Amino acid sequence: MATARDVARRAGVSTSTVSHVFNGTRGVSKKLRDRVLAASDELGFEPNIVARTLKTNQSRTLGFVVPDVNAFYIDVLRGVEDVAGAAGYAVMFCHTHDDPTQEQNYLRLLRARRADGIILSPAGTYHDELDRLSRSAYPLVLFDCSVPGLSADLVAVDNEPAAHMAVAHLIEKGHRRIGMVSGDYVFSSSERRVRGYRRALEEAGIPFDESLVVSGASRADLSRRAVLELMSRSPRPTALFVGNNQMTAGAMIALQELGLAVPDDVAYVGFDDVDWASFLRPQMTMVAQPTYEIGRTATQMVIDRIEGDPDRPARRVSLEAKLMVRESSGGGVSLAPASLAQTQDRTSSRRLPSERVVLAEAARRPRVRAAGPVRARQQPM
Amino acid sequence: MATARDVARRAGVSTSTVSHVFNGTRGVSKKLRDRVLAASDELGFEPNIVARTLKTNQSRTLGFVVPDVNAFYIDVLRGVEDVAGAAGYAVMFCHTHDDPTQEQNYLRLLRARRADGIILSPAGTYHDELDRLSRSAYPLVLFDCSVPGLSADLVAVDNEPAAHMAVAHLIEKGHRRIGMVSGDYVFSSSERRVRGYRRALEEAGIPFDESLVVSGASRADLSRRAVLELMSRSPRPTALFVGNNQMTAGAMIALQELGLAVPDDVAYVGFDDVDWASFLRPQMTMVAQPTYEIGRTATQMVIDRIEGDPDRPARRVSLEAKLMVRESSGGGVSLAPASLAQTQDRTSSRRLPSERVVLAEAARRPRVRAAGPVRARQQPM
DNA sequence: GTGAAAGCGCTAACAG
DNA sequence: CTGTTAGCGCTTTCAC
Repeated sequence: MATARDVARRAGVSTSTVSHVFNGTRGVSKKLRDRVLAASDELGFEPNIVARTLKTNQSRTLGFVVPDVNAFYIDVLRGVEDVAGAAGYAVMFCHTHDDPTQEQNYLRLLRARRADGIILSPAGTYHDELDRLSRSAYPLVLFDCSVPGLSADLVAVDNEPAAHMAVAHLIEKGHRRIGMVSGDYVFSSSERRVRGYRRALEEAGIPFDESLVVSGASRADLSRRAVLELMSRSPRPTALFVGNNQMTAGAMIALQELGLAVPDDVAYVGFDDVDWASFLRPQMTMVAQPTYEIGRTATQMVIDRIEGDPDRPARRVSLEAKLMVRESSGGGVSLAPASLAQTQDRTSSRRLPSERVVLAEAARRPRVRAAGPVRARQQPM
Repeated sequence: MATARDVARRAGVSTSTVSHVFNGTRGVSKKLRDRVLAASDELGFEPNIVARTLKTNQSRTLGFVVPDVNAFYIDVLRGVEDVAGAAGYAVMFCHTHDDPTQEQNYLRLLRARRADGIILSPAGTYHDELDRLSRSAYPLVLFDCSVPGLSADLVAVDNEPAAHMAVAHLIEKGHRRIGMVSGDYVFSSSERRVRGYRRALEEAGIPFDESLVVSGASRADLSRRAVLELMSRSPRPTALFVGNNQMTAGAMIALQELGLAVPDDVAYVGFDDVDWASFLRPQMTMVAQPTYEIGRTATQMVIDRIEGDPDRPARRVSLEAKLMVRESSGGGVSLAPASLAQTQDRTSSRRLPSERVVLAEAARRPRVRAAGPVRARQQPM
């Protein structure tokens, strides 16, 4: 492939002129600029980013690392790409398949390739590579949930109030025996959601019954078992709050196996909208996260860190979730058939059919609060 | 970050010894090797891949570019990562959101960053960047479908027989009026599928009725409209063959709107298994592609090209699809509740509930046939 | 407004 | 078995 030197020779100029033409880093006479452009065209020249990175020590690349691929992360990715693209960064997408070892590999790979910053939805716990990143003040922004022991920027939905809102909704519908399927406690988000569940019960004067919460069920197959278990309690719960979208899949199957109708036999509220939610009947009441906004915010934060002070104390941005009330909680307005515009929808959260937003809109100006490392450690989201 | 020189100084050796220790490219005495390793540990040294890439002109990185993210591509990605990882390549995942311009951007980005090769599911038509890639004999392997005018390695399901198999199945079930929703003709795969549909009809002596095929509907919302249209024909089709997984979503909604029951009012066969297929009732009869195998094969091919002769004529590998007969075509065995193992399933194609495989197993040894550029152009898959 | 030249951190002859 | 050294292709001082 042609190099800047080839172009320079052909245009009869120095390599530095070629460089300046392509980067606009200093004035170049129109005559020379035209000659350079012509020569570069003829040669099919494309500046070698690898060499540039070596020289400038910045790759204009961001790593985006997620444990899994589903609608939630894809929507977040959209926000990431939009902000990154506008700021001249390319995005390297890495998918760890829920494997912390893979996560380490990808983080190392990104660091070795001199990605300028990393946006990460952690697969679980703290590990060496995270330690190294944090120690070297590598621009790193977490989203979705925090990692205990790690002080880093974070953008996430405030899970406690989100869960509270969901459970309060069920209580309002008259339910008093509400089962909860929770994700694995390695995720700080799971714990926060259980906490919101508890608070909603307490506020309604309903005693907390430990046997109605099954945790450690982040995967679909485990959540199926969790629901089978919950539904064997007597008296049987009349409502179910299920902690994430993967788990909704398993939960639905369990209910079908048991022959329980939603919402007549059990009311249902899930977490995270999923693309197939619209095809389920009844339509699902769900806590929806402002996915696109999460992506935008996280990217802005990582760029701030790259281009600003890398030693600034960690920030935490919390965004609000919305409760999309539909049929499965017995509270929805049953409307026209599901909307189909999802795949095109580039606005904040995915558009949803027959929805009635219960809580406030997702904050447009996310509340930002500073938090020192210690505080961050004590208040997982 | 520490460099090889820092390590060398600290260990009292030359940089070349450091390099050889890390690459195993020549013998190093145990004494020196230990000193190097110790020094590198103390300094937290990580070889700078950017510099290495500049020097060696190979990045050990592969680009994986897809138009969309869904279960199909994620499964393919698994195969890609496994083979690439085993061969020491990292994978850079790029998602073009169905936008050919984005595709160009990503291809350029990959080339500028010196990815060693690219695995691409094209978003549509030929464009400049593809031209440049092909002209410079850049290692490129297409999968899923070909691009007219572009001669490149290709691995794809043989779409014509796959569609034929699906439609023949419906005919066998007694249907004679079968509607088809086809993807956009910019995809060679769409055209091949329609061809298979026609052949199945012809073989059964059923006249081809143009009004029963609606094309250009690769997106969910368009396929909904397509189904509404098809179902307004009189007499109404008694069966439907729908050309890809995105379209199944829209089709299901249309049928629900019309209040038509599957398979009693309309029999249904879709293309591509999707993760939410198991939650639909009735369970869907689908043409399933050997996704994992497609990923493995494509990656092997691109690595062959990188490490072998870049000017070898283009090869085309075709893999066989399977027909998973379930309830929606009225032909299934209704079995136990849907399997939940999908997300863990790392074997060839995703495990499927209540399935009866109709055609032969996906070929274990993919048939490879050489094809010169001209022939490749004339025989899109 | 332009060019010469010194590296960025690594690898790989080449020389010992 | 080990060290010296010349680049890979670019950016960026420095000098004109």
